[in-house]
Amino acid sequence: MSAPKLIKPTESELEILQILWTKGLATVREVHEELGQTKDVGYTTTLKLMQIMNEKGIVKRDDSMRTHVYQAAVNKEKTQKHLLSKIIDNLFGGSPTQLVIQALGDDSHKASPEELEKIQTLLNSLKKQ
Amino acid sequence: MSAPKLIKPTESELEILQILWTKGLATVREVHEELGQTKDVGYTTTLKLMQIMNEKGIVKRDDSMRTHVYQAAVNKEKTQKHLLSKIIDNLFGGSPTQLVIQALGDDSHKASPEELEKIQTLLNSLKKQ
DNA sequence: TTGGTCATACGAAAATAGTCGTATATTCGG
DNA sequence: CCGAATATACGACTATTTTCGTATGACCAA
Repeated sequence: MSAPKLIKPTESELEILQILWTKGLATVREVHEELGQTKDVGYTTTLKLMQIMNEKGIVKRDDSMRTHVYQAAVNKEKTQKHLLSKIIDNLFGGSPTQLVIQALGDDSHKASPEELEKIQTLLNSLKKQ
Repeated sequence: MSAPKLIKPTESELEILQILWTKGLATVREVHEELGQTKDVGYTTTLKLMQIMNEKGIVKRDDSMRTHVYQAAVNKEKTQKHLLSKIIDNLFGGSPTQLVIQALGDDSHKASPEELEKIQTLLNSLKKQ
C-alpha cells in the first residue's frame, strides 16, 4: 500500500496543513507568514514543525534547492473524514446527525443560502439510497 | 454570568464527559467501568483524571460521602458547539458546509432515514431565514 | 572579499497529557 | 477486633507537543 496510514496531525500541524492544502506548494517562510496572521511564533518554530511533519510523512519537500519547497503529503478529504470520524465518536457519541445539527446551528459560522442548497442536494441523494 | 469559561477538554476528558452527560451522576468506579469497555487503563488513572477535571471546573463532585459522586459541570451542547467551532476553523477553513458534507458522507457513521429527516427539518427552517 | 540577510539543522527547555505506584483512610463481614 | 476490599490523595515518571536559541552554511550587494 502507498500511504493510507492513520495520521493524527496535532493542532499546529493542522494549521500548517490547511495552508499547504490551499497553496499547494510553499516554502517555510510563506507558511510562516501566513501563520503570522493569526498566531505569533518564531520562524524556527514553524521550521521545526514542518521538519517534523516531513519526518512523519505528513508533508513532502523538495530540498534540491537551498530553500526547500513543501507540499502536503496527506489527502485533504481523507484527513478531514478521518478526524471527523474521531470527533463524532468522541464528542457526539457516534451520531453524525448530532454533529450536523450543531454545526448548522453554529451562529459564528453561518451557512449561506447557496451552501444550504449544496447540503440539500447531498441530502436528497442520501435519501434516495 | 455563570460559567462560560472557554474550556478545552482533552481527549480523555471528553470520554469521561460523555459518560457523565449520559449518566448524570456517577462515581469514579462507574465511570471507570464504563471506560473499561473501550480502553484499558488503571483505576487510579481514571480517578486522577477526574480529580483534575474537578480542579479545572469541568466537573463538580459531592464529596460528603466517602465515595464521591461526580457530574458534568459544563453544558453538553455548549461544549460541543464550542469545540466544533474550533474544528470548523482548524480543519475546514471556516466552512461549516464542508464539515457537514464530510460528516454526512462518512461511511462509518451512516445516518438513518429518520435522522436524515431531522436534518431536513432543520435545513428547512434555516432556509426560511 | 566581506558583512548582512536568509536558510536549514539540531538540541534541549517548557508546556501538556496520560499513566500509575504507593500511602492512607474507611467500611464491613465474620 | 481484624483483615480484605475499596476509596481518595498525591507524587512522580513517561510521552508528546510546542517553543526557541544557537550553530552553520549559502547568497548577494557594495
